[in-house]
Amino acid sequence: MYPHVESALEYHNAYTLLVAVMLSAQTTDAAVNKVTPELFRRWPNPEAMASAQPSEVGECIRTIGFWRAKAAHCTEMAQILMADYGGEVPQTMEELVKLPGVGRKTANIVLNKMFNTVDGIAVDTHVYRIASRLRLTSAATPLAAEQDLLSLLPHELWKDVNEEWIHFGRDICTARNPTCSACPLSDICPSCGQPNRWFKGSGKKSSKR
DNA sequence: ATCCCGAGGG
DNA sequence: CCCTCTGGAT
Repeated sequence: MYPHVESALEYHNAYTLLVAVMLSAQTTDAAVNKVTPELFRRWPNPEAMASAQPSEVGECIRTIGFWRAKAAHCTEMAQILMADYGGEVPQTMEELVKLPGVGRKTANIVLNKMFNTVDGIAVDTHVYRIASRLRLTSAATPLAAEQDLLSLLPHELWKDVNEEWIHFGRDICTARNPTCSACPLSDICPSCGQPNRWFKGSGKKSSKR
């Protein structure tokens, strides 16, 4: 039937959230949650992780995708946190995206959940797909799609877009064979045979301004 | 076979 | 813009 297992990422603080989200790239939360208890037990903070061997970290997370690169990200990130931020997680987009393995999506999640800063939208594969199908964007990159969504959606919705659209994307608007028959937006969705009501005429451009 | 709550590098 | 990194689930 349906994988209605609400497996959210498990974390205890800003650091473990940052690591958990970084590990979750192209990997399910359930898979990440399977390795993080042991990972955080052995290296609970940046100080411990900064002196860990990437090979040891790699063994610990070997069941998740991209484990080799992510293990290197873990240790390098911790070394930067120790060297530049006193072992704390920085609280700005500019600083976060400089950390290895951390892009805008990860940074937006951390800023939003830990630091209550909402000046972006975390655009992952689900958000990107849904925005594209609804023709809210025709952007070719997540960054450009984020700009379109920021200009289209009121600020009070930004913080909920990622979580809510992900559920929608996982349950209904799936990557393949979306369940349009069960979709509450099917009567307004351009990808379900409905006219594009946001950008009339040219159905192919909208990301410019 | 194809996708998963991406990021880095070319 | 493209490709690669990666294993598990479906």
